[in-house]
Amino acid sequence: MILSKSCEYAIRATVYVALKSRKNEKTGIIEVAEAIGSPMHFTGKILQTLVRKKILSSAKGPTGGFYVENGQDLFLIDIVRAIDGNGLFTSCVLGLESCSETQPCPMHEQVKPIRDLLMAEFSKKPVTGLVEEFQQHKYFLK
Amino acid sequence: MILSKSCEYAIRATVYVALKSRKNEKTGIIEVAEAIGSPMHFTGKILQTLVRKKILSSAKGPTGGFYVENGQDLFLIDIVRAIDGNGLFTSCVLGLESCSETQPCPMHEQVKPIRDLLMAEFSKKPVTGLVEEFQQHKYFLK
DNA sequence: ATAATAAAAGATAAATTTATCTTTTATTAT
DNA sequence: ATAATAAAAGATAAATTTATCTTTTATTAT
Repeated sequence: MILSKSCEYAIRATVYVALKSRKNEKTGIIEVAEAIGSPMHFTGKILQTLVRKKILSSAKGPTGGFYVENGQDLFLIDIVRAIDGNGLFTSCVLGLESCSETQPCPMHEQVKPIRDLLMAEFSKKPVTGLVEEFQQHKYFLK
Repeated sequence: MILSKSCEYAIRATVYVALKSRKNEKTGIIEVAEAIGSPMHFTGKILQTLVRKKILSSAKGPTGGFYVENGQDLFLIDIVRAIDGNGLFTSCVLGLESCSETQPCPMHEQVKPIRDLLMAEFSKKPVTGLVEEFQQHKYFLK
């Protein structure tokens, strides 16, 4: 596990909502959960966090649902940060509080560039890219 | 978090036990836990797993304790595998069951080499290296 | 104004990981 | 044989993550 299960759901949910938003459609929790194979209530919680963190937007009421704002420039890293925070990229792989750049643990030098690589890959993956590949049936969301 | 907390403890415990083994000394749970700053009973559990997985050896009784067998060629990856398994290197970063080499998710191609890099770094780090750096006070274990 | 809809929020529960406690088993020294 | 020691094993508890349920709030359509 690199990412938490919540984060995995969040990514897939965002892709699905973004795809629907291209057709100017808002998506409800039930449909999102069904689409990504996750528990409905829990998905609702995650979607709420994404709204709070400005990744997604939402509307209440009979014409409500979740959507991506037009012109929103989202990258995979934004979702990862919104749900899991920065721990993946910053905490010591040996679990040492004292580990830092100035006082590195024995694996710091080897692991840091790998983490930076991972962050770089997440940072350059636009959500629109994930949406397009999904639309072309290159992968599923469950 | 790349590794679980249990795994972080396991690595540090192994380093400490290995250092003591160089002086032909066995180490008890209480001392290990104190040295690595972890809860004693939980540390005992982790050490037991390490024994079961043949990373460490143990002896009961008044002269008992944990130790590393002479000639044991340990690498960081051995500990990681013993405690956390292979999930870190194999499961899909988007959490998709259907993701595989033949049916890759959109991040598969970017993430797989990074994971392989990580596995490679863990695979080439001997525990003896970690022990030596610890002995030279290059880092602490808590 | 009311009813229906859907998100938001709060509460509760289950599963999992981490942590703590107690008893049993094995070994050594006397 | 007995006492002491330390790991091993099993049980229990607490913390955290994942999952489920209920109520409240906000919005639209009638």
